[in-house]
Amino acid sequence: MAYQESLSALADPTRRQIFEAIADAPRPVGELAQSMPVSRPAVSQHLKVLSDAGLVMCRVDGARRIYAVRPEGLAQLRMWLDRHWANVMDRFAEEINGKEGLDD
Amino acid sequence: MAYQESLSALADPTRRQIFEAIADAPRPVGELAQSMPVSRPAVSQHLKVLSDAGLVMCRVDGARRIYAVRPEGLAQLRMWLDRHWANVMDRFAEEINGKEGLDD
DNA sequence: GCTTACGGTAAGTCATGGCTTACCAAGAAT
DNA sequence: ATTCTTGGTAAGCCATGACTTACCGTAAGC
Repeated sequence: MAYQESLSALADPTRRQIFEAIADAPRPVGELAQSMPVSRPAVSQHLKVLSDAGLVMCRVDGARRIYAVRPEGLAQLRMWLDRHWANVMDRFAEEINGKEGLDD
Repeated sequence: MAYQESLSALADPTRRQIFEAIADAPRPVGELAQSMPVSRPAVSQHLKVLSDAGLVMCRVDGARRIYAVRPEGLAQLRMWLDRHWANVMDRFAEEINGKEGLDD
């Protein structure tokens, strides 16, 4: 739900791989596990973490669960990034402009 | 250097706190450590991780080292995010539009 | 009904990494 | 030159978490 959990969730390489596969196209768990170097339960556990972070959601299709990226989750991350991006660019501009003290 | 290291680096709460403080304004190590619930060596170690990820850089000022965010590092992350953002929005649009197969 | 595919959960193992204290190098100050 | 500040590094401890196998529901197929 918060960008913090999203960052933690995306920190793990396997989980990032899963996320990117899902972002490319929604997929069922089994298909994900096949294209991954870890077991299916591991994939399930990763999906739970991604889900708790609000980054993915799943649609039930019979016995299958099709996982897809949740746009709002990504949006949270984007907002966080853009917020700091703005800050950093301000500092950067100050450096270039000689950074005269306008604190007085 | 890659977005992957950036994500791993920003996953840790303390490290994220350090990063955000630096994004707000460049700071020396000591000042960061004071405003943080961990020891100064811990801060140094976190700064090394952030630095290796290309997210921060430091300017030497006498005995001080002033750390600042490296815009290019943030840019890498932004590009990664935007790339997947585009994908996800495409999928989302397909869902809404009824997802007729235009694969033919 | 029974069996097979699909997938989430439990329990246990083991590596990663975040933290601490102790130590050391380099610059500033007197 | 000695002392104090600043901060990076080393060694060691311990919690977190990623992975495995085993198990259990549930839906589909025969």
